[in-house]
Amino acid sequence: MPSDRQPRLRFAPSPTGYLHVGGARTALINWLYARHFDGKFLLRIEDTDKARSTEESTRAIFDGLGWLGLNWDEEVVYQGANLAAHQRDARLLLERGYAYRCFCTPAELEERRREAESRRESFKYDRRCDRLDVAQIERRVASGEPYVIRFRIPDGTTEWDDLVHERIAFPNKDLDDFVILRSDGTPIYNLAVVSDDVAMGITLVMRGDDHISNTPKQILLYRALGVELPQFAHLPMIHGMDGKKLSKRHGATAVGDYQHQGMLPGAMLNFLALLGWSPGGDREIMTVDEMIQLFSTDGLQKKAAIFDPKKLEWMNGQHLSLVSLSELEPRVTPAIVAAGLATTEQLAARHDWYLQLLDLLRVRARTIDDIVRQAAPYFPVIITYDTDVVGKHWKNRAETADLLASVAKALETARDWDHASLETLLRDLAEAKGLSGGKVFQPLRVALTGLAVSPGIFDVLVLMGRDLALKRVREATVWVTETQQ
RNA sequence: GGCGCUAUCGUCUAGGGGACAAGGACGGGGCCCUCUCAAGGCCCAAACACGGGUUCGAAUCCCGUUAGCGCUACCA
Repeated sequence: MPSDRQPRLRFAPSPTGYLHVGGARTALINWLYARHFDGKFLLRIEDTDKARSTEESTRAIFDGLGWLGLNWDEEVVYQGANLAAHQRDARLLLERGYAYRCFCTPAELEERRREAESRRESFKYDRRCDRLDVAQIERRVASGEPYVIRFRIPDGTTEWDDLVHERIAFPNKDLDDFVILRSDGTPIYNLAVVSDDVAMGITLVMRGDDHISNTPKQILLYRALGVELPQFAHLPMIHGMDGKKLSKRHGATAVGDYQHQGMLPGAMLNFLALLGWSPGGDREIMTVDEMIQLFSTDGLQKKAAIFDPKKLEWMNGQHLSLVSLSELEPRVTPAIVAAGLATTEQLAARHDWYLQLLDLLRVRARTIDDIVRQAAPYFPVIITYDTDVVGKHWKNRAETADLLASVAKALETARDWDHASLETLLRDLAEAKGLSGGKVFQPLRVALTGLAVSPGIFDVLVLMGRDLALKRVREATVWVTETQQ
C-alpha cells in the first residue's frame, strides 16, 4: 500500500500561460497534503509541447507559487529532459507485447473519424495495425515508413478508489488504443506522465478532475510497466460566476492578477483552500499553519466551485487586519513607493509613524490598493477632492470657507498636537458656532483627505502632523473660495 | 453521440438515517454604535433539482430522470 511510504506529491503544470487560480488551488491542496502528512511536494514542468511552452510561462509559474509561498522540496523536474526515459518505457511496452506499431497516417485516421461521425458512431481505432504479421511489420519498418506506438487496451474493467470520489470504474471496451509514442519518437502525455511519476516516486497523484478519463489509461500503463500504483485524487474544477469553466472572459484568472490587485498571499491561499475543501464546522478564516494543521482529505469537495471575487475581497480585508504589521509592511511599501508617495528611505526614517499609519488604515481597507489610496493625504503630495464628497459636505461654499478658516485659526492656537487636546479644541469650536460635531468634522475630513472615508478625525490630525494638516486646511479654504459661484 | 463526474440559500459550505420547521460565511436588506467609512453587534429574505424506492423514520442510502460540467488528438 502506498500509505506506508512517505507521501510524495507533485504539481505538474504545463508552461503555456500564467499560473491560473485553478492550477494554484491544485498546487495548494497538494502542498497542504504534503505538509500535513509530512511528505514531499515536488514541481514538474510539463514542457513536452515545445510549440506552446515558453520560458516566460515557466517563470510565471515560479513567481506565482513563490508569491503564495508554495515551496517545493526537490529540484524542479522538466519533463522535456526525460525524453530518453519516455522512449525507453515505450520500447519496453512494445517489446513486452503491451503495445504495437501503427502505420496509419493522421490523414487516414482523420478520414475514418469523419466517416464514423457521419454514421453517428463514436470513433475508436480498429486495431488494424495490430493484426499485421511480423514479416510485414519488419519490411515496413525497414523501408523507413513512419509509425506510432499504440498501447493495446486489455479486456476487463479498470477501476480505482479515488480519494475524493469513491470508486470510479471504466469498462475497458470504452477505452481506445491510445498512442504513447509519436512517429517523431516523442512521447504522448499519458506515457510521459506515468513515466515521470514513477521516476519521481510519486505516491499520490492529485490533479483536476478533467483528468479522470486519463486515469484508467495511466493505471493500465502502470500495470504493463509492472510498477506499483500510486493513489489518485481528483479535485473539482473552478468555474466563473456563470458556471462555466473559469477563463479569461471572467476577468482575472491569473494568480499574478490578484497579487497586483493588492491581495495578500495568505488571503488568497485561504480563499482558494475553501474553494473545494472545508475543515468542517464553521471554520473560515485561517492562517497557512492552521490550514496545514486542519487539513484532511475528508473535507475535499466533489463539486465544482464558483470563484466569487467578492468573497475574496472580504477575506483579504480580514487578513489585512489579522496579519502582523511586520508582515504587512513589506507587502504595502512597494505599492506606496510605486504610487510616488514616498521613497523607501523616507519611510524608514519615520518608521514608527509609518507603522501607525498602516495600522490605522488597514481596518477599513479590503486591498493593499485601498490602503495606498487612503494613505496619500498623509504624505506631502497634491490631493484632489472627490466630486461626490464635495457636493455632499461642502455644499454651501461660503459657509464652508468660513468654517475652514475658523478651524485653521483654532488649530494654529493648539498648544499640544495630540488626540485629547485636538478633540477639546474642535468640539469647543463646534459648540461656539452652534454646530454639531459632524458638521465640523465632515467638512474638515474632506479638507484633510479629499475623501469621505478616513480614520477618526483626531487620529487623522495627529498622524498628519501640524504642518501638513494646517497646509491642507488652508489649501482647501482657498479651493472652496475660488470654486464658489 | 459515447463515456465519466457532479447536484443543500445567488455564491462558498456544515450536515453522512432521528439532534433539521437545515447551521455558518460572502453578497443583499434593515437596525445599533458613531464625526465619516470600515470593523463590530443584532435582525430579515434566501436552499436539500425532480420522481421512485429502502426504512418506523431520508438532505443523508439505492435506482431512475433532468440539468450542468469534463473527456472523447500523433494537445497537455
